[in-house]
Amino acid sequence: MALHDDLRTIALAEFAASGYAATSLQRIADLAGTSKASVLYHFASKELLLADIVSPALDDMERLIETLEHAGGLRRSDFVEQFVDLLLLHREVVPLVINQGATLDDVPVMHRATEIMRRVAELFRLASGSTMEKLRFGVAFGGVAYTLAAAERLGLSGEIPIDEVRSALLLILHDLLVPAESAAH
Amino acid sequence: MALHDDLRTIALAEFAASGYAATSLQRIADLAGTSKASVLYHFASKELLLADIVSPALDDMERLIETLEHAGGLRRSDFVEQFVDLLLLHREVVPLVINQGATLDDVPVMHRATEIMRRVAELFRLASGSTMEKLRFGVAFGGVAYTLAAAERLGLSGEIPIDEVRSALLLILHDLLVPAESAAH
DNA sequence: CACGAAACTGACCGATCGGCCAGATTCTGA
DNA sequence: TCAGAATCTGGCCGATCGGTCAGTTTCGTG
Repeated sequence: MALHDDLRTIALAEFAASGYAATSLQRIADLAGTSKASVLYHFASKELLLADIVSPALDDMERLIETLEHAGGLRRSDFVEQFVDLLLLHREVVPLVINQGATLDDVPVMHRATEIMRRVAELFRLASGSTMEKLRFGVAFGGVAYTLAAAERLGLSGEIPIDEVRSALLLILHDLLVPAESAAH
Repeated sequence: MALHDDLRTIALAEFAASGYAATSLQRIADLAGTSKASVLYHFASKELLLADIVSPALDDMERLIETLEHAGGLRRSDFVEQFVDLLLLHREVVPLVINQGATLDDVPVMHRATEIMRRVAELFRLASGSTMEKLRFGVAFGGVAYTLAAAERLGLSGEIPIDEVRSALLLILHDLLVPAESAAH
């Protein structure tokens, strides 16, 4: 069971860093100190390995969405806080979905990810919103995802404590999303 | 010369939509109604095709950065406006660099793109900024780039006139970036 | 018309990919 | 102890990739 988890961890890191297509099963096997055939013993295929990695995050996100959909009126500020917590909890998976979702939408699990993001957008009733509102949504969530993904690559990260990141992201998202709820801008 | 430009256009669209690695020269050739060997006649290699597509945008961006670096004091509001205009001008290239830059940093032209983004970050003196300021920068530019890239995929786009996008993005970026310049938050 | 340059093509190459399989090895519990 | 399940491996397969090359067709121009 140890190797099984190691493979998940290693594959996630490699998929996020180098891309799904560019990461071969052989490389994952090498990093884990095993053979390619062994990887395919634990995960029936490369796509199922990806699904195994991404699905838990999608499950959590779907659960949050459904809770809010059945809660009648949606308070954006509530959603934002829980949403940020989920993003931080699965912060390694987020860039994988964001950056490579479009490329991999023929892979079922990534198609599901795209569908979930669409539902988040609908939750904010963005289809009927103004251009300004649509763009605020895009900048907010795209921006958060990108920041989680690429800040380190640009040398902007250092070792920022995660609580600090959390509160800063909450402020930024709140500024971008919540004002549009009540106040006419 | 017509085919040469067609190949650039087709390849850009495919690279952005499906990813560089996932787009084969054969597919580009098919879409252009020619042969793979013909593509490699016009562009010596797949990497050079990518470079040919991305370089003009990088040149423009580098020119803007150098102008501002030699201008002494930087006024963020000036930079933001010119920056947004460049992003919109090259709006097909932006998602290519943003979404696949990390994956392809072994390709010289993409490494150059990453370097340019790092210089933009330095222009904003983000290395010495607070966590809040760093994250604002990440959210702002990542968000804009992601919005240009993926808004359509999530069905948020419709046919928004580009002037409207421009002014909305300017407002959002201004809110995110410029206040930090003078006012202590 | 002629001739060199430019444009184009089909066939082929080595490398790498995901996946399969027969068999070897290790683990586990009656 | 030992049989069966779980785990692991090397070798192989077909497909596809980027790239090369010899040779053909098309084009521009004197």
